[in-house]
Amino acid sequence: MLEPNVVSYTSLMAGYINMGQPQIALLLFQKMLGNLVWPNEFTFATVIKACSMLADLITGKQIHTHIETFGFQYNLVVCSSLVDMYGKCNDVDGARRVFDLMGCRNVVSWTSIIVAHAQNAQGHEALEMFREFNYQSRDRPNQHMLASVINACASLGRLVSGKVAHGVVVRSGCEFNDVVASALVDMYAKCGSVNYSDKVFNRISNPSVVTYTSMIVGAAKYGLGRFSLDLFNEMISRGIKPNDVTFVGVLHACSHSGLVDEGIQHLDSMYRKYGIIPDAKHYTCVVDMLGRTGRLDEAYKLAKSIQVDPDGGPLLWGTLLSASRLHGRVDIAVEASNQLIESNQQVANAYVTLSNTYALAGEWENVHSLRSEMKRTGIHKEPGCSWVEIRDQTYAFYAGNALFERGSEVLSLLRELERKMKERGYVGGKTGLVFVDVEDEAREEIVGLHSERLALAFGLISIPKGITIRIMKNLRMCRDCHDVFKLISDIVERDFVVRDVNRFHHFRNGSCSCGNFW
DNA sequence: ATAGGGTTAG
Repeated sequence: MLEPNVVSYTSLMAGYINMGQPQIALLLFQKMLGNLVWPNEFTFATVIKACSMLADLITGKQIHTHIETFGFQYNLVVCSSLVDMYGKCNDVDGARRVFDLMGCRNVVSWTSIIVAHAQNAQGHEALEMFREFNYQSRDRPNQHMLASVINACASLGRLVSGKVAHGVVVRSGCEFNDVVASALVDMYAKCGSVNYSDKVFNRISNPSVVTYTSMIVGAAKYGLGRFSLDLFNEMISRGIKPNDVTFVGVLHACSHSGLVDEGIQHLDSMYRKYGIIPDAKHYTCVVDMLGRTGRLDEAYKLAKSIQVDPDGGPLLWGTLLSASRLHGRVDIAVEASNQLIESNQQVANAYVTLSNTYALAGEWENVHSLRSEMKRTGIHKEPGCSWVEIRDQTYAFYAGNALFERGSEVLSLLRELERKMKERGYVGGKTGLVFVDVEDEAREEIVGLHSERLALAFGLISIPKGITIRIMKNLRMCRDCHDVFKLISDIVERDFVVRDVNRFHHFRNGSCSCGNFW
């Protein structure tokens, strides 16, 4: 074209973006301005998307300035793209500033701000924005928004909110959407209910590689390594190509179920069979796999040989460090913590874990000198904690602290569990957190027992099935809601669902007002 | 010619 106009330039830029080359789109934008062709709202939405793909905040801000000089700062699509760009560049405040100034918002702009919060470790704010959307907007949430909301629930470990979102998914008719299903599978696994993950997964007739990967990772977290590997084989036999994340899941599964030889075989087959070149994250899984079973020298040798970027290094050395602690290998623990301290990342973790390794080896002088050095230099580690969510209450647990409500009951329960697990072949402590010589069935029983008994201790599963039915008969639901209720009941257990439906459904004058789920 | 969603190792 002798004189390409704004449409030709923008089309070409969009083409490069679709082909995954946002950098070239930005060069074209420069060239366009040089040729005195003036951009419009289509152009700006396109170049801002290029910036979000590159997570290039500096260029993004420059173009934001252009947008204001050209007067497009009130355009809905341009603003939505800006909100997304700031979010992808980890500038949540920037995203929020643009969003708050928007005069008009739609589902896309709300989704963008929810994602901006959810992907930057602000799950509570993400859920708050979803609540605000339902309150302010006349629009219904769609599959994009719900997938993001479920993602926020997953990152917070909020099972009840996740189930409510699941209810909205069913009502909105997007429960068989592949992205939504993947988010649900992941959410249930992260919220402690992998059996629900499985139920959701089994309802999807053509799961994608991501859906399979979510389920593989979910099963792996629960020590169901054999199940993860079966899923992987099933996926391959259905002709679905695995990706790099799938192999992280498979290696993770092998690592956490003590399947070292199979793990190594999978690593070898990655490139040979599927053309995926293993990178630092895969080798880190293998370091973990070797380290967990006590093959520390091999793990160390492998760790030293891996080329890592600044993000991967801390994860790699942190992995080796915790394996060293597990097996009391002071020599390697020192090396690994030095690597962490030098990279100036996870320094507090390095100090504490090294100190614990010394303690395990009985080298108390080293323990004390490390601890006093931490005090002197002001290095403080935030203690980790676990929590369960029951109705509207969150109960948090810290190591060594049984001073919470009904703490002594939970402690004696855990002691009994530990005894039973040992009876069945669980080996704790120095030999690593791997189930040894336990049949899959027995393992499932142990895991099942664990969550169920813990829940019982807090009265979580206190509603007998019979009462559930009585409650159902007393409810008056419209046909639509009743159908939805039955659908959800198929997926998750009844006694949980009744409570959720009750809580978020308002029944007035004996009729069902189903407009407000949240 | 334009904006939004899911899986990732310690």
